[in-house]
Amino acid sequence: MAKPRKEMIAETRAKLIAAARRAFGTIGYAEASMDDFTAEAGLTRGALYHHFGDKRGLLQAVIQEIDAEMTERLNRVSADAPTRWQGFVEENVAYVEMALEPEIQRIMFRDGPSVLGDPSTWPNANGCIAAVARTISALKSEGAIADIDPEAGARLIVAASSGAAQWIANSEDPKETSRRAVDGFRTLLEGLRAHEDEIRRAV
Amino acid sequence: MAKPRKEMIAETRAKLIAAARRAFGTIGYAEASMDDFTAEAGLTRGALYHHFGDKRGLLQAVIQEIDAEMTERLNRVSADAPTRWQGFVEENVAYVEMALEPEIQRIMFRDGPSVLGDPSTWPNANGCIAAVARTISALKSEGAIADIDPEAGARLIVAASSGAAQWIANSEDPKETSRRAVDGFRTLLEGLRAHEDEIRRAV
DNA sequence: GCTTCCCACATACGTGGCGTATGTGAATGG
DNA sequence: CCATTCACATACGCCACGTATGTGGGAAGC
Repeated sequence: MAKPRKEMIAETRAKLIAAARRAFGTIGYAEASMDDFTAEAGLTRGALYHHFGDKRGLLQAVIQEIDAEMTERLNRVSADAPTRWQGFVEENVAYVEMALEPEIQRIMFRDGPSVLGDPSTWPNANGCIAAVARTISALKSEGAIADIDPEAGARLIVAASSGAAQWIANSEDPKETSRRAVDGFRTLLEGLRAHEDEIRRAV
Repeated sequence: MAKPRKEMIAETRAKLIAAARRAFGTIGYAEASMDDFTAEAGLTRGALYHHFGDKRGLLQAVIQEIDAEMTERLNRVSADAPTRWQGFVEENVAYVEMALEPEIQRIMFRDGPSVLGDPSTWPNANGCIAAVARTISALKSEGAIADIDPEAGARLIVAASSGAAQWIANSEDPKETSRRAVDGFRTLLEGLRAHEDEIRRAV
């Protein structure tokens, strides 16, 4: 006891989110029974409806949590890199690696868009795009990258990353597919890199 | 009468697919009641289970049909272009345009992956990837494009295209977003284009 | 051309999961 | 110490899926 009310509430919210996250990430949103995973958390559907309104609301909360984690990871990767360009590349590689995780793949890339609509419309869950866009913006101001709209570039590259990740994750030979995908990805990014003749080639 | 048996069967199959396609494309797979759209086709769920096994089987059939149409459109676009490079670019623009259609967006990019898993695992439904990969392959043999694995390149670019399309479709100002996305997309593709100093830059 | 079989589809039923309406006990505030 | 609030549980109805079973109308055999 001595547990204050607020703390108890936060605890049950966290328990529900954790249980849902596990269920959504493994068997998927549609197959996850609310009765089952609330019971697993030692609660009932009553708590769920009280805190999140409905099943979709819970998914939103789960997605927000995961997005925050992903954004944090991306920011650290690019911040730790020796140069901005390397940070950019490694940030994207990190994104691919995250997208390889089954839980992220399932929740963020498959069930999420299906249930909540396109990710670009999610509130408080576009941290990853923003992170990459910031990096591109910084690279542009250094003149290290082609002239591209930062958000557009971020969205294109992030989409390509996740596409690559899903290709890898679902291939028969992930090792080999990964090699092909990453090589291709590097080539794609390298094409964006500014070099002296850039001005001459531009039309 | 005089209608042969085979013909009747094909007809009901087509009616079911058409009705399902409309329902899936508008209200979405999860919300579409089998009772409702089979009735709309003048049939019952019995017919559906007989022909497609279950709801997922029907979605597969719908997806196969749509993919075939998309592939056909892509092939025509790239074939009609004056040069291969232009064909490549226009093929991708066409892909973006298709991805802007709500039915395609919903079924192929959102509900499909959620229900059937990642598109790369769909049988007979990767025609679009193959089409783009063929174009890349042809460009490579002409030396018009950077050295990139055709399938990897196709997957990255197609993913970027669909990402762009969904960004556009869900933005507040699709006109302006489209401009930004397409500009960025052209820059990305242009980066893949081979030019004389390519060899010097390569490491 | 009649019978028999077969098969495309309809009908009937059970089950499970979601959402809502309502109940309850414990913590808060005066 | 009492009233209120609020977090959560319980109970109920409904809808949709899947399955098991029925049936009618062509197709095949003679």
